[in-house]
Parts: sequence; structure tokens; C-alpha cells
Amino acid sequence: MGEVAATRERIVESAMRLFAVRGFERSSLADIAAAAEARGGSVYHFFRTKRELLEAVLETYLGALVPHIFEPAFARTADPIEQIFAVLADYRERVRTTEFTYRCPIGRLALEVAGEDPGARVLIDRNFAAWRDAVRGCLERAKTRFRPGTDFDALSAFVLTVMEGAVMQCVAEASIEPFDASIAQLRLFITSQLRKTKRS
Amino acid sequence: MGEVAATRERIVESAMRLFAVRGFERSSLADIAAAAEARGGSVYHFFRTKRELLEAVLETYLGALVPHIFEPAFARTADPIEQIFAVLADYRERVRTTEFTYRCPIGRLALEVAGEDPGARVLIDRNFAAWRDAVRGCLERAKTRFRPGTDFDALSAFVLTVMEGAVMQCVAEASIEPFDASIAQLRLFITSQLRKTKRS
DNA sequence: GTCTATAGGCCGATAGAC
DNA sequence: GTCTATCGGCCTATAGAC
Repeated sequence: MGEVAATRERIVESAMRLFAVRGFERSSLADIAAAAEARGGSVYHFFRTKRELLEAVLETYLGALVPHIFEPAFARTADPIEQIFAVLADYRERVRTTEFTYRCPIGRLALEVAGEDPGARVLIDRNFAAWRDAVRGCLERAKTRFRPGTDFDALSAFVLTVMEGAVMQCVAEASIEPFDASIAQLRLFITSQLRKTKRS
Repeated sequence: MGEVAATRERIVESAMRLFAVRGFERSSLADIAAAAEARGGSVYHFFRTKRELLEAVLETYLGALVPHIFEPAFARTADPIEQIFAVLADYRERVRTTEFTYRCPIGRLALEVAGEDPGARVLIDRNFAAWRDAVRGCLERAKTRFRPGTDFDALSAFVLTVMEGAVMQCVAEASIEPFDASIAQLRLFITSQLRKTKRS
């Protein structure tokens, strides 16, 4: 390992990109290898099947979730609730700047392969669970600001629900507007779950 | 037309079912024809390409939305807000009874093909828009119960957002629980947007 | 470990008999 | 309008030289 980047790593990175943009089925191993500047047969030196490559992709996403998705957003603000919205703002920018070709890669794979590949389903579920856990961590750091009895498990799952549902409508509408509208409703909801204090 | 059911209709119905369960890419025209009790070549008598068949499927969904999705749910309750939750309850039952193989067919196609097929994208968007319109109709019938200034466009889009995001997590978790949890949060939110009255 | 070559299968689409 | 036969292409996966 080291060098320019081990061949295996380059193949996994190409697969991540192509699965996210084109989906699993439409991404051929030949295209993945070409994008990784490797040859078709090389893929089979590291992965026995295309599904095994998919699992490596999903494991890589899982490992990258906190350092690449949450930590950069957390670094921009100290307020735990605003940290959640900072993560959502990053998704927004990625969806917008790629013109809806690159959205939530896990969500796309969830609908495409989770129903037919039990191994992939478990890894997709683990990615979602880790995402919810990170959000729940934010909520719990703001615990005292919420009404007593607030269900943080349900609320963190709801944040993921809203993010995924919002991105889906952006793809259909080819517009970022549904994302902004849904996140605004989510903010209204979260605000409504806070204790009543003197100021906002 | 008439008879047992015109060949074209049977082909479209088979395609609806297979696209919903397996996705667009994994559903071969041979399988669709076989499920419709027709031969492979027959498909091309009615549709020039597979994408044209997809468009017929999406147009059929659009026409069936109000009579097959909304009217049966509306008939079960007179309360406009409960009518929305009745529609959501029907999705829940379909997701649950099919063990997450059949969910929201439009949502699945949205992530799989909307980014790459402009014609299909527009039809998917129209399906989503019609769904939101029907929900907004319910909200407006309950207008006087909401706080003044409530944004019904945003709220109806939010209901779709929550439905789609919730179903996605059900697929990943192979459980109906995320759906129930998210719909419960949605109910909490909608309740919080109502005027304060004497009871509940 | 990397590459070439190719097997073997399935797919969308076409041509043409009836 | 329905069916058969088939083309050409692309795909996953394998075999084997270097």
C-alpha cells in the first residue's frame, strides 16, 4: 500500500462514484476498472463477485461517515442543533452542485439493491443506523433544551427520513427547492419540540 | 378492447408490477411479456422502446392515483386530516404485507431512472405533484383548524417527504417500525400546527 | 499482481412469416 | 396483431500467459 494509491482502493473509489451516479446495475465492472485506471480482469483479483465489491463500497462509506460527513459540519458550529442542520446543508450543496446526479449514495442503493441482496441490506442498514446515531448524539448534547420526554431515537430517525424524502423530490423535480422546503418544515418541528424559554 | 383484457393493458400491468418489485433495469422485456402471457416480440407492437413502456406505466400510475390510492382511503373517514393518515396507513399495509418488496413504485423509479431519462423524470414529477395536490386538498378542507399563515404547499410536500423517507428505512431495516415511528412524528408535527382549542 | 482473451448468458431490438 | 427466430451488443465471470 501507499504508492499512488493501491489498485484495490482505486477500484473501490471508482465503484463508489459510479454506483452513486449511475446506480449499481448500470455500472459495469469494465467501466469501474477503466475509471480506476485498471483492467477489467483486475477487479476479480480483489473481489470474487460484483456484490463483494458492493459490500466493500458500503463498508467504506460506513468508515467514512463520521470523519467525512459529520466532523466537517460539526467543526463549523458549536451548537448541537445547528450541527445537524450543517450536515443537511452539506447534502444540499452536494445535490445542488452535481445537479441531482450525486445525492445520498446509500439511499439510492437502499431502494435498488437492499430488497434483493441480504448482505448489502445489512450494510445499508448499518450506514443508516450510524447516521441516526450521530444525529442522536447532537440531540442528546442539546438534551436540556428539549421538552422532557422527547424521544431522541424517533427524532433522529425522523431527520434521516426527511433528508432522504427531500432528496428524492429534488431528483424528480430537478430542483433544490423541495429540499429547502422540507428542511424548513423540519426546523419548525424541531423548534416546536424545544422547551418554551424567554427568547426564541 | 374488452375481451379478457387487451394485450397492451396486460403488458403495462405486468411492467408496473415488475418495475415496482425488481426495478426498471432488472425487469427484462421477456419477463414482462411472459408475466402478461404474451410473447417477447409483442411488446414491440405497442411500444417502440422499453422507455416508451416505462412512460405508459408512469401515465397509468398518474391516472390511477386518485381512484385507487386516495378515494378508498377518503371513504373510510370524513375527517380531512385523518384522510391523509388513512392514505399513509394503506402504504404501510402494502409495505408490510409484501415484506418490503412492493413499496412506493414511483419513489423507486425516481431514484433509479429520473436522473437519466428526462421524459420519465417529468412523469415522475407529475405523479409526485398529483400526490401532493391531493394531500393539500385535505389540508385545505381542514383550513380553519390550522394556525393562520400555515403553508399548505410546504406541508403537503412534507407529508410526501416523510412517506418516502420512511419507506426507504423500512426497506433497509426489513421492518415496518421506521414507518410507524416517522408517521408518529409527522402526526406530532401536524398537531403542533393546529390552533389551540379546548380539547386535544 | 497485472493483463489479455474469451467463455457463456442475457438483453433490447429487428425482420418477417402467418 | 401475434408469434418465431435471431442479430448484435454488453455483461459478469473465468482461464491462463506474463
